[in-house]
Amino acid sequence: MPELPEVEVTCRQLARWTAGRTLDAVLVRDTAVARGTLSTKPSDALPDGPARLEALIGSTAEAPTRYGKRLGWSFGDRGLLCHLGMSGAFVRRSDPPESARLGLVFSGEPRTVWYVDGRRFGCVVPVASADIPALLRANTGPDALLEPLDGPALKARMASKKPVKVALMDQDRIAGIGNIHASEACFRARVSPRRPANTLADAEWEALARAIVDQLRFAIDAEAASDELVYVNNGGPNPFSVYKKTGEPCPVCRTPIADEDHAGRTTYWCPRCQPEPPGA
DNA sequence: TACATTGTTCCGTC
DNA sequence: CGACGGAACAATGT
Repeated sequence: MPELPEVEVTCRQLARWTAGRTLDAVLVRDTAVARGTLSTKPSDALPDGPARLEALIGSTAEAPTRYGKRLGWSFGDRGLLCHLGMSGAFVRRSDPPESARLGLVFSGEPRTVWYVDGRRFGCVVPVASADIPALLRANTGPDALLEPLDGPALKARMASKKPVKVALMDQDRIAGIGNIHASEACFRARVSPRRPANTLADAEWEALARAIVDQLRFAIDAEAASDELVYVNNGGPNPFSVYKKTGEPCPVCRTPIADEDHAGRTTYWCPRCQPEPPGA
């Protein structure tokens, strides 16, 4: 699923593919791709969405920017906010791929970048370019990589009785971490994802602060290596330590990985490397 | 068929 | 009132 690393790699690819090129045409294949806000609901489609997208034609693409899981992309004085939802991606193709929602046709070759999104939770939001920096940051915590927190700051941000893994996914507390990297960061820090956040020791917050940055950088490096972004569920090998590894041996101690539902999401962890504190 | 997936929203409880 | 858990919801491939 697209979390911070996947959005970061998407930004870099779009910059490499399109920065400095002129937008010649816009192919709206799903009229609900443009929404009034970063909404998961196609029913929030802008009635004049296609016209708002066509207004970008003739302008030059800039390199996109990212904050948390959000992407901002300027074309002159207008631009787009974008959230990839759970299945959104940008690909370069001459012909429209399956689930293509939007095609951006540039001058020169290759001409077309497609936004594809099978689930349609993702969208683009037409905005003024000048508003993009503020909109990217609206109603979210600090970006997990651009504004990394040290142990005490993370502890303060995460003050909650919620399981620490659930709090890590709360975009209001820290922006960019989703289900996959929350489990993986807890594993790296050797902290049980089940622990109420307000029971972690200061040393554990330090470890978790480092683990978050390490995990996100690891994922970016791994995914930036491939020319086209491939998510974990798309048939390739699973590159993670615990995510979707239920019953498989822990890469450190060979104990079978456990899973459990937390706030409607599946959490994965190693019961031996990430033990519960005595008496918990 | 039922489920998994992200992020928002709402509702009941304490 | 605020924190929190749970559930619903958007859509669709498996």
